[in-house]
Amino acid sequence: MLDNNTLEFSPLDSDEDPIDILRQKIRHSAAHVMADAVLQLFPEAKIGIGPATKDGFYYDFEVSVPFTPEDLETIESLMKKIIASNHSFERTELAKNAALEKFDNQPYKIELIDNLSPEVAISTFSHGTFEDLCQGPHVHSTKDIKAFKLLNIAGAYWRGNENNTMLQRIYGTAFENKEALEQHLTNLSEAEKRDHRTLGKALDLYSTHEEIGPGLTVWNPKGARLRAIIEQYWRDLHTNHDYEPVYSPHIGKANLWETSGHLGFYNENMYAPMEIDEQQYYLKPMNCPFHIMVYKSSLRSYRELPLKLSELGTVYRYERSGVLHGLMRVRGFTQDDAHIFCTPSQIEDEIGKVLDLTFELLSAFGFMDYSIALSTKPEKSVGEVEMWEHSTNSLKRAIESRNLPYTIDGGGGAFYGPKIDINIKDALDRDWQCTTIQFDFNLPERFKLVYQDDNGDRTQPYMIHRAIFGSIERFIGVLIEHYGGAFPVWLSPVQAIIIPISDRHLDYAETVKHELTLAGVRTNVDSRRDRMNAKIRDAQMQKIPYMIVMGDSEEADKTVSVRLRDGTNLGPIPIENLVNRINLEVSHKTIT
RNA sequence: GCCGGUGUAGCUCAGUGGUAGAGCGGCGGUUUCGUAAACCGUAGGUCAAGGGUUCAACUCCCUUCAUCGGCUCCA
Repeated sequence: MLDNNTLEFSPLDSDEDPIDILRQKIRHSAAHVMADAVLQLFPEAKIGIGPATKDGFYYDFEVSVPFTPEDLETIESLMKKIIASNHSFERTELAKNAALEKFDNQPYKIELIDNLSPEVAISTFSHGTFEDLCQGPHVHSTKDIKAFKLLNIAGAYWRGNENNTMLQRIYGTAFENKEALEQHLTNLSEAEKRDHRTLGKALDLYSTHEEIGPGLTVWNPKGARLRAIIEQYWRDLHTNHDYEPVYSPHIGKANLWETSGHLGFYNENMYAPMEIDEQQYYLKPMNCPFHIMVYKSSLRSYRELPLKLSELGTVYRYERSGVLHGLMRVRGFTQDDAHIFCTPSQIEDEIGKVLDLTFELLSAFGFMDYSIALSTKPEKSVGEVEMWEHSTNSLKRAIESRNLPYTIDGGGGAFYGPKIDINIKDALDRDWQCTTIQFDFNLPERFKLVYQDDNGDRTQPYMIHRAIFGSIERFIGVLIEHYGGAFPVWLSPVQAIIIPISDRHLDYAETVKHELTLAGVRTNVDSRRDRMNAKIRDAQMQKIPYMIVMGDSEEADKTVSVRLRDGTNLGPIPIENLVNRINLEVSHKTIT
C-alpha cells in the first residue's frame, strides 16, 4: 500500500524562480495595501484573506454595498498614494491573546487566529497605520510595488464554502516594473482574442441558443467538419490500438443506474427520470453501465481479455448554471470513452498502452507539454486493499517506465479506484484537464462481472475507464484557443479558398476546385462579386491556410498563385505542386 | 445555486422618460479589379421575456430567462 503521507509532494513550483518569489512578495504586499485603502475608504469593511495568486492577488471584504467599478478607481488612486508614501513593512510576533485582542473588530481574522495551530508563531505585518495578520514575506517598502492594477470584482464565499457569507473579492495584479505589467495586460487581451467563444462565432464553428438551453451546443457545418475529422482520427487510432468500437443508447432504465450505484452517488448530476410504459428511464451521465452490458452479453474467456470497448459517447450532466462556460463546461458533451476489461496480470501493460496512445493522440494535435498526476486511495473507498496496491503500483510503474515526470495526489483518487490525470499545456501556457485513466473496483463488483480463467474458474476482471480528450467539446475549445483559430491544415474546415480575380476566371476556378476536391482537399470558390482584396481579407480573417489566387496568367499557364495565411506569397505554381504540398501537411499533421 | 455586471438589426456596438441609430454582413445595381475592406442603393429591430410605475418606458422598479467575471491559490 502506498503511504499517502510520505509520498506526497507538491506540483512543480513557481517558488523556485527568484522572479516568482519577488512577484509573490510584491503581490502579497499589494494585497495589504489594497486592504489598507479599502479600510480607509470603507471603515466598516471586514477583511477576509488576501493572498498572492499565480497571476496577481486578491483580497476579500465584507461590505454592506458591493464595490462598483468606480470604487475600484478610487481604491486604486488611494493605493498609489500609500505606495508613494514609502512605508516599510514591519513584522511583529505576538501571543494568541494579544492577536485576538488586536483584531477584535475583524471577525474573519479572529476565526483565522482561532484556527491557527499552536506551534505556529502568530505574526502580523504592518505598513503605515495598517496592520494585518500575516506570515509574510513582504517587500521592504510599499514603494517596491512598482506597478499594479486592479482588475475586477467578484463575489466569493468565505473560505470557498457556499454555506458561508459571500464576500466581495477584488482581483488585481502587480509586477516589479511597468513593462512586465504592460506585458501581462497585453497577454490578457491576447487571451481574450483567442477566446473560443469569440472565435467559435467568428469562424462559424458552433452556436448556442436560448431556445435550446444553457450548456447545450449545436455544431455549425464548419465546426462539425472539424469535429468529424477529429473523431475519424480518433476512431482510426483506436482501431489500430485494438479497441472495439461499440454504440449505446442515451437513456437507460432506473434499475441499471441503481445497480451501477449512480443513483446513489451521482444523483446530483443526473437529470430527472422520464416515465416510459410505467418504467423510469434516466438520461445517461456516463457510458460505463452500457459498456458493462456489452461485456456481459456473453461469458468472457480469459482468452478474450483484454477487451477494450470504445465509444464517442454523449452524456448529459447537470452542472450548476454559474459554472457553464462556452465549450469548456457544458451540460451535454461527448466523451471519448473506453473501458478496458482485463486480468490482474495485464493491467500494467494495458496502462502503459493507454499512456502511449494518449501521447500519440495528443501530440498529433500539437500538444507536447503534459503534467501527470497519480491519485491514490482516499479514506473512504471500496475494493480490497491488495487491489488498490496492485493497481496503484501498476499506474506508477507504467509512468516511470516511460520516464515521465509526475506528481502524486495522495488520497485524491475516486472512492472506487486510483487514477492518472493528464493535463495539457496550451500555447498561452495554460493547463487543461483532458486525459483520465481510472481503475474501477466498484462496478465489476456491483455488476458481478466475471471471466473464465485458465483454470476454468470464474474470476472478476479489472476494469479501467479512460478518456483521452476527456470531452470532445472541451478539447475543441482548447484547440481553438491553442491555435487562435488558425488550425493546422489537416484540421482546417476549409483548407483552401479559391479566389478568381475576375468573373472571367470563374470557369478555371471551378476546374481547380474540382481537381483539388478529387485530391481530397477541402476547398471552395469565393465567387462573390467582390474584389480580390476583399476576398483575401475575408480568407485571412477566416484563417484559411491556403488562398489560391488566379487570373489570366495562371489560367494560361495552368498554375495557381498561392498565398499562405501568414502573408507569404508562394507565387504561381502548378496545381499538382499545391496538392502535394497540402497532402504532405495533412499526412504529417504539420503544425503551421 | 450564490454575488456582481451585461442583454438594442445576423455580428460588433452607440443612444434618450416623448415610441431607435452606425459600421460590418444580407439583398439589388454599377465596377471585372493582382495579394488584408471598390462605389451607390435597399431591406432588416414587440430595444431578451413578462409584469409594474407614468399622460408617455428601450430608458425607472420588480420577476424570469440568457450571458459575462468570480465562488478552497488559505493568515
